[in-house]
Amino acid sequence: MACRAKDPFKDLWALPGGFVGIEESLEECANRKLTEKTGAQNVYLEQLYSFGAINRDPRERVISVAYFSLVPFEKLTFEKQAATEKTQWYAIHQLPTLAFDHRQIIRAAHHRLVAKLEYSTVGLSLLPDAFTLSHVQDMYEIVSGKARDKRNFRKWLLGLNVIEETGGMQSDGAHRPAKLYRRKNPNETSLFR
Amino acid sequence: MACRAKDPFKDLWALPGGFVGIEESLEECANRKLTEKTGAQNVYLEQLYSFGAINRDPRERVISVAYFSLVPFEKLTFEKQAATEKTQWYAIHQLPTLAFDHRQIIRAAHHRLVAKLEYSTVGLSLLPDAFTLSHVQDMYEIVSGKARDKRNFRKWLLGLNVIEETGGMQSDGAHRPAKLYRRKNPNETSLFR
DNA sequence: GCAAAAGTGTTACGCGTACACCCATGG
DNA sequence: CCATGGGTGTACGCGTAACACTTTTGC
Repeated sequence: MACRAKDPFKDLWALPGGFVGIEESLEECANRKLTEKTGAQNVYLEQLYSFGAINRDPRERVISVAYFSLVPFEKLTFEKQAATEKTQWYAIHQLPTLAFDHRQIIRAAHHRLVAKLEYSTVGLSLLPDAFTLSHVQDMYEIVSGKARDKRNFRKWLLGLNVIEETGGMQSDGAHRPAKLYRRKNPNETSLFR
Repeated sequence: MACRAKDPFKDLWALPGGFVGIEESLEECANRKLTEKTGAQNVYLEQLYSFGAINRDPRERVISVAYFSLVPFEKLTFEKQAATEKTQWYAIHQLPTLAFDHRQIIRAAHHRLVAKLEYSTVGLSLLPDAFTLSHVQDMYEIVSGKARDKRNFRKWLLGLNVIEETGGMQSDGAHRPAKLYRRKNPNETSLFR
């Protein structure tokens, strides 16, 4: 989220965005904007939807082709911009009042992501290079808002044959260390079904 | 398909389309264009994808927000335009060479529709007000290119609870007449799962 | 009577779901 | 030793998939 410095919607938070250059594709533009704002590169990026209601920008007619990205937390370097532009992250269920129709856009993205968790493994793009099975389950539960059975979740996830053990372990705190896993093909979109 | 009278892609077939008016939403524009070309009204319409490659139109930069519609054959009155504009229908697997990136657009629409048949009942929008169970199965098999078991298909379809018998029968040819059905809520998008 | 499509049930298998206890570690 | 999260197997039920014969009609 970036805080708007000017009207309309001054001081409200808005999704990062911008105008498509004449010599870049929609996807290139989305990638460029993403990198400018967050530093993230080579991450999952998907076109979400195009929003074209007549008065969605009170100043003039604007049609927005929305994209969403799945970025591991580690790849974010948003501290850079913190000084110049006010940029901040919000949890999906603690959104402030947003500018334009950006709340609707976020709802659509969230909805899409929840659906995709069920039939694809793109969700793994949200995790770092090495992760524990509990990390994966936590991510699924947080995104979908739905608790899952640990044994069933692991059986399902391992059965997909898309992750493998790194051999490493992660110790954090007063409990048994967890095996670390990695994606077998980090660059595959890996749909299944 | 409309045949292009001018370059670029003169004499090739192209999807109907046009520019969004300043005072209409994307969906209104798609609906307007659809009605102009086919006469269809009040039909299922869904945004497909936005295509924005840099050189997809060799003349100038054009970004297209593609929509697709599901129209029962009976609602088409494309004879009207046949005189003025050359308009024609093609089967999905017998497409001629197309202008621009329109083949890619059709592939995307077909792919989306095949997927939707699995988890929604929008496909029924392609059928007339009254139809037989065999009509439904034929439509599913034609769209998805996949044969289905008659008993399983009927069990599944009737179990969805979205169609009901009209009471009428259809006799056509030297065989047992078939019961006619209709959608219970023709205007519901009726997702399930 | 014969060709052509309509209509109709049962069985088997696989997958998803429910469920509880021991293990390894840090403090 | 205790608190904390990691790790593991089985049984049941439901839904999907496989499968073949009778019925009604027009000619």
